Amino acid sequence: MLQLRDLPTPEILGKFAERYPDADVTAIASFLYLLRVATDLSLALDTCLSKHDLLQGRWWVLILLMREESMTSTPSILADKLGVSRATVTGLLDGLEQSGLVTRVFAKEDRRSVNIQLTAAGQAKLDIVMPDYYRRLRQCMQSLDEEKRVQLQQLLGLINMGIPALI
Amino acid sequence: MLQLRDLPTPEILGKFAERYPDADVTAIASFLYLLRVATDLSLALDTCLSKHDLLQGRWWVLILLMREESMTSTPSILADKLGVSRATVTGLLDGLEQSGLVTRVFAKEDRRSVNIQLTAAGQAKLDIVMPDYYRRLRQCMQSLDEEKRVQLQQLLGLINMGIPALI
DNA sequence: TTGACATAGTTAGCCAGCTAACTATAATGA
DNA sequence: TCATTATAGTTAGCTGGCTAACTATGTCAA
Repeated sequence: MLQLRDLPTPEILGKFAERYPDADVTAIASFLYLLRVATDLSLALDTCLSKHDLLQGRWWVLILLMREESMTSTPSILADKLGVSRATVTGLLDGLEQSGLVTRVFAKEDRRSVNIQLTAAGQAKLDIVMPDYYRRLRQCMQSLDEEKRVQLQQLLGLINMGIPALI
Repeated sequence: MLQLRDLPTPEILGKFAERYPDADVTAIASFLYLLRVATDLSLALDTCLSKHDLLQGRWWVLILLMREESMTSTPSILADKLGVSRATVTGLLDGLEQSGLVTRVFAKEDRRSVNIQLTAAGQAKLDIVMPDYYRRLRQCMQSLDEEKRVQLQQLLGLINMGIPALI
């Protein structure tokens, strides 16, 4: 994400805008602040999860499994939903299986495939982690009322639509 | 950042809220969407920079040097401003020096220290990259007028203040 | 003034992503 | 039907972060 701690001051932005006339200083400031806050949120989430011996990747796997009626999925589907490579999922599952939170069950219908199942221990882990996470997140966001949350989502939607222009 | 592509639907959030009463569904949705959009922005930035053979870390080093009147800084100061370890800065500088974009100049006043200087080639690189970056960013953010940008910054400020509660 | 501590930078080795290449199995169409 | 192609999962090796340990130099107080 955005590691940069030292965001540009208005003076610095002005100096750069002088040399580079295309600079849109309020666009730059908003963009950088968005990345900054999101990065800090993600780091805070890491800290929260680390108290439960979890990292984001593995935690999301558990959540994706819990979303399923059958508590089951496959590595490829998980990779798609997680937005990581299948190779990465193999590693995540190795760790989770070692901790006893999921099991690999070889599929009968397609012998190439493996079903990944959330174990009772995995569910128990989520039953401890999720209330803690939800409680903290509620507190974190409590200064935004419903109206502000809707506003935020709308603004993010506008930015999201602009992303193709950045690529 | 947030790799997860498959954000929870309202139904899924509802299901989880049933099992975990602490869940605040609009808080969760706003939080995840913020991370999602920021991650996509960061990836788009990577793509933009990669067209100029740059990665975020090295690019920020060049910018931090250009911010200085003297076009010069030190590895420790860069590490602080970048928000990475000094060890990481060593690696970034190795790459930049190899490409001829910065030079290491051993300091006379403190023989432990090294001055990192932006070279003419480094400045020339920025003079190509920055206009492209600024042009794209302006386009990306063009659907937000000044009022919306101020609104966004205020909302982000509120969330930012809540982050300690998440840790 | 010199011994203890602090600071600057680098090196070594770890970790979680990645891509590319591989094995095994399934699906397809000539 | 069987050669080709596609798919599922894993492995190997790369990358850019990290921490911890190291060298060299500077600072400070007894």
